[in-house]
Amino acid sequence: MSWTDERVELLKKMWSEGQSASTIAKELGGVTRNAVIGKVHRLGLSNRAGAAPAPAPAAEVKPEPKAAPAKPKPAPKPVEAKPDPKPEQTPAPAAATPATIPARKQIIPAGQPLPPQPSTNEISPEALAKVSEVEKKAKKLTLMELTERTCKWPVGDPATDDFWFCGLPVQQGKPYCEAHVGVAFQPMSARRDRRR
DNA sequence: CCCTGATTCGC
DNA sequence: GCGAATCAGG
Repeated sequence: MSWTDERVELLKKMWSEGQSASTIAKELGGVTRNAVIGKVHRLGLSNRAGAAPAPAPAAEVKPEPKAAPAKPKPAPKPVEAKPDPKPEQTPAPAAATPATIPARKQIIPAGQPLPPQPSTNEISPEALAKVSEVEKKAKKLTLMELTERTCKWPVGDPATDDFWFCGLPVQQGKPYCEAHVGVAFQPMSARRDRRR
């Protein structure tokens, strides 16, 4: 496989979305994570600046009082000196929407027996809290992206496209990550102290 | 052990 | 330019 424009685009997109090199490699197919990383570097976007971080106005500290050259892509076309009668170029407040990742829309073949969603009772509040917290960091993998070591905890409605698998690293041997193991297997009374 | 990205260097 | 091997860290 070679780095066609399309593949590079997908790479850029996913990388800026924060996807890991291995995930991107799997998505692309035909390449290893090393290849992805290597490409990322060659493209000069090793820094996850895809949808760059509008640096906090205040907290910014530039130790270099000197001019700020060496910008990767500062060169906006010199453009003619036109008062611009056109209303086209709006300031665009949030040129890049960083936070919300659109989440890949994909149709998941539903209808398979899923691990029992535990009823919201009988489970320690801490564990539940941990779960909801963890879901924010979930990798949101599709069925096909699951591996032996990715948490297979399903989230959302399988009948909807708002469905994905946790995907975080599983806890050795288990099918789920730590947080989900917590709600999946309740020892039925004792809640031992968990310590990685 | 599993994973992550970073770097090197022969091809 | 490419990416496997390797490195360094979690």
